[in-house]
Amino acid sequence: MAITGDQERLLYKIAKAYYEDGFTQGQIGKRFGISRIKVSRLLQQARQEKLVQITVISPEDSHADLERELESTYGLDEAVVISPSSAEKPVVTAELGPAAVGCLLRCLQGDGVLSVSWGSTLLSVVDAVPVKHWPDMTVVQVMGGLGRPEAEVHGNDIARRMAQAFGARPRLISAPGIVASKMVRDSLLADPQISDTMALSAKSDVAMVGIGVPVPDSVVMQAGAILAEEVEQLKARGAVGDVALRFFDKDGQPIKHEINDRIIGLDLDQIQRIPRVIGVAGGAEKFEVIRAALRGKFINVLVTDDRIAARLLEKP
Amino acid sequence: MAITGDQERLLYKIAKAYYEDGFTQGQIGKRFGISRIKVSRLLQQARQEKLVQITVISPEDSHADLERELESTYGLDEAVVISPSSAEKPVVTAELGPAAVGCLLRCLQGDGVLSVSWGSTLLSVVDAVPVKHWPDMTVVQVMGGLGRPEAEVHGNDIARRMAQAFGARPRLISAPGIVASKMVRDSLLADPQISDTMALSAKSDVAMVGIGVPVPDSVVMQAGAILAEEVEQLKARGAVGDVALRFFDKDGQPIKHEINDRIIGLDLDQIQRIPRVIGVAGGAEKFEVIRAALRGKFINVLVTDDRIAARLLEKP
DNA sequence: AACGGTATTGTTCATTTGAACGGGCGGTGT
DNA sequence: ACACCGCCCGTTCAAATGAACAATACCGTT
Repeated sequence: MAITGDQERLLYKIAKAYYEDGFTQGQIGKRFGISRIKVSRLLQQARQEKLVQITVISPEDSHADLERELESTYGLDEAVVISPSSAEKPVVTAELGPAAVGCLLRCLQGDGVLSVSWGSTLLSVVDAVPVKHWPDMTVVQVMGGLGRPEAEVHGNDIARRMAQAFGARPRLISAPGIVASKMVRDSLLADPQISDTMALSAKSDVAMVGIGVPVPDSVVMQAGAILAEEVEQLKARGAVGDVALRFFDKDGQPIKHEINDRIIGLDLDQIQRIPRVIGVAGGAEKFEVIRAALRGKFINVLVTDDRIAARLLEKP
Repeated sequence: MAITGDQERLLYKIAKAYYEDGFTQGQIGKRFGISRIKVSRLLQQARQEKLVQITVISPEDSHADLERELESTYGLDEAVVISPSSAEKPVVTAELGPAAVGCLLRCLQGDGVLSVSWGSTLLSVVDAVPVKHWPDMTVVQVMGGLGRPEAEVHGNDIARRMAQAFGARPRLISAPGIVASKMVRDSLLADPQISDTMALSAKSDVAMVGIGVPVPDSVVMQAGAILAEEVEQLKARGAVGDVALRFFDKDGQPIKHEINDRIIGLDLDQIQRIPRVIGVAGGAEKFEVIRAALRGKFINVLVTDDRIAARLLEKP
């Protein structure tokens, strides 16, 4: 049905009164002698007919639209895209940190439980955290420490330093992330200290995780936590990378491997149940893992660089 | 405080999600990990900072903006401006009719009480009323009939025809609008038939009135209802015209004159108390009266032509 | 380091708004 | 002419929104 000139004028005046003059629909109805609900419907119509146009100005130098596309394509709660000042891996990693912290600060307001995993990217996140004093907050490890027993630093270290920066309580897992056998793991899990911490982690409000690729020079390998042989087995089964040491293939399907039974840390199901999982990763070599992690829906927030973002949107 | 680039990006994404994707503030808050109220405030900010622009497209060939200016300048509920196809008085009058009917139809929905006054302009309104069948509606005269006793047609006639067109109940005042003396009026008012009708008129939902100028050739004068002498007296006291035979000066101040005591019809106070008084008038010679009627706030809806509208806005 | 002022945050509550439902009107076809 | 169908309207109710208030944290100053 075409709108008559008379109708249109009414629509215009009502829309102006509502959107520009700030009258309520009820007031407008009284003024023009029509019911409130009719004003509501006329406004609907005016929007539908594009007589009312609502424009949101996009900020210049930002990837807001790219982010929105990522969000809708992969069903993310939020995507954050940065433009690294260089494509060098350390630079990219270092610049992801502050962006990730921005996300973190927005949803952590002085309390709650934050789980952190491990990785070189997370190191840069820790470095970017501003000093706070949030004694009601808890930072908990999402998995055991990594590295050889005698140098079991990083896993604990990141959580510890994160807690320190926030002025929060640290809850550390005093056990390695990977142990020699299922039996060892089971006996460690019998320790309430450890199992309670893991239970806490499973119920945390926010998790911040890195996304790893099994390359020979990665810190995980260097640390000797995983043997080259095991990596080959995982790759043979389609693994493209991991979140918190849980490997998955390019479609985000978890890989079955006996190593899973030797890990002290949340599994992918548990991670998915955390309300907000922030994944931080960038750099060309991580493209496939990141895409896989998105497909598997292991994270709801992605912090990455613009090249990855562009590639993630290349083909449906 | 300047908005940082980070803030701005968040504002953008929230505004997009709200205005374009139609998410509620609560949903957005959950997605981005902030409280609902904060989303509300950020949206406020975004509107304030003009990151969100709401544009209402003005219809082409219409006087919508002129009307809006009239509405705000004179505190009207509504102004309707038409472009007569010619400046000839009969043409202007004839074309005001349909516009006035448009207003009328919008707020009368099958029931209620409509008061009508009298005048050549109202005649054209009556002619424009589409046939309806609204038996719950009442059309009542706002004042007695006009014209010499033996040709007491118009006043009654307009109300009667209006009622007929609407398929409504007519409530006519079987008395002249102006009588010879206060005494006569008082005795007529003692008749419940008459006083009840006037009481009904005073409580009507909508009134439609013309706005008159005391020119020698006006129908009022021709009808002999008012003597030329009386018109001169009224003019001498500053009268610029009337609504329902109640005269006022150029500032909308009622004129005191003994004729007021001989009128059978609502006074200006009573008219002002009617929730919606639609004044219909156009043509150059009526400019001053119309402005006066607006100043006196005797009407809340004005239907007029574009020339008058423009002149009404000339100077503050 | 203590203080006060300012800004920002969340809570509560009233208002505003839109969705679902049911009734009535007008138009249409037989 | 009558019945049927679809559209439009208002009512009711739940959801969404914004305002007022109080508490808290953060800032600069003394």
